[in-house]
Amino acid sequence: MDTARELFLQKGFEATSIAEILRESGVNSGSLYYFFKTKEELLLAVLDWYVANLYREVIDPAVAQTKDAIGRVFAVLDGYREYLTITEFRQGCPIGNLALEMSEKSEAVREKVVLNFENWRKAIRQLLFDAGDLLPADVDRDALATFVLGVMEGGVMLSRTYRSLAPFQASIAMLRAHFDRLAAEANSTRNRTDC
Amino acid sequence: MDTARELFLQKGFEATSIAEILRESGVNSGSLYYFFKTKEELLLAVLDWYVANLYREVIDPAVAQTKDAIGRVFAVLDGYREYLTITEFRQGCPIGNLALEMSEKSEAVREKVVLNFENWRKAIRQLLFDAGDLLPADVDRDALATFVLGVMEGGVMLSRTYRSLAPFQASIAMLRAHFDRLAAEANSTRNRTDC
DNA sequence: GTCTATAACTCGATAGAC
DNA sequence: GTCTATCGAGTTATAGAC
Repeated sequence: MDTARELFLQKGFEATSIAEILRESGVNSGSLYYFFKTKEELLLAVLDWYVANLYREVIDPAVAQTKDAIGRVFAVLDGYREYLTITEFRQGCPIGNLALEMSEKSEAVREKVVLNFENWRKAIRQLLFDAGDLLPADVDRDALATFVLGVMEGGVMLSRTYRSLAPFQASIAMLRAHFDRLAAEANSTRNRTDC
Repeated sequence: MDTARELFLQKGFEATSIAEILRESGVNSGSLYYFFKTKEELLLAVLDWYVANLYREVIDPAVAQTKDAIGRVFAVLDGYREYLTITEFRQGCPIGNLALEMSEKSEAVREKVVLNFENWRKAIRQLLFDAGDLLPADVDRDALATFVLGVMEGGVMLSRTYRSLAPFQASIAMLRAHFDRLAAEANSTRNRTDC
């Protein structure tokens, strides 16, 4: 399953053949099909793994970097920047690929992809709630978390296509500019109540 | 080629078989291969079509809707909202799908996808320049255009996966909030120089 | 639980008549 | 330029011995 996860990530689901998974992992056909009845079941197991490991792999390392809640959101995004860089833009978000490839083909896969996105989005939303009055009170944290996820996925898509960090960097810089303005607004409101 | 374009859009490149294109279009194998030496060449022709038809299909209708430059940007995005809705979230941006699916598999396709993104991005960038002092002078129009593209692609990806307009709407609403703040800042700067 | 061999099928692409 | 027939390779999945 680890081999399958890596190959699905590198090449997508359809483009990865069972034969290749068997060859890379040194497993034989009969053994794989003893545990996973179909190739799709193997993918579902991989998607479960991503849900189970989001915090360990993505959120916790970012949270450990800084005590600032907003800073933690950008630390998460910085993790993706780093990942794009070390893979030379060959790999991005493991879920985003599968989202567009598989949503129309398998309802079970689509639902597990939604589960992954919701998992990620809720983690970011929690950080945004943790930010408290560093953000204006009337800002919709839920929608903002969706926005952050969308900006990340869009930026990763563009940088993978361009084979350049520039689009991702530009997107994150604009997102940062937005958060700076939100923070400034929250700050001026706080000062006003201080008077 | 029209049939191929629709099928590639609906199901992706790999998932669309030549046999299906032939069946749907009523064309015979020999005829297709007389014009396109490979399936990939057929895709490249489709991608050329998208470059050639961006303005006619996407930009011009949005420009016709309003004289406000920023409004035109959001009219373009609204076109994608409408498209998501009428296809019941089954189809999004034709290029975004192919970007993630094909970037690793064919350098020629990747380059044509980049061409499509650049085409789109430049159109948006022009609108942002047209906005003149409705945006703060120090805002990087180029990066902002990339941001708009990324937000659109990310929002489309999420809405297709969730089978709901909500993520796209939330993303566009947050983007709108950002533009509103930029416009407010530009406005206060203009007023200051008026004094 | 794991092995090898292969069934059953679909794929992109081609040959050669017309 | 278009037709039909088909090649050869690759696909997922299974059968049946161990």
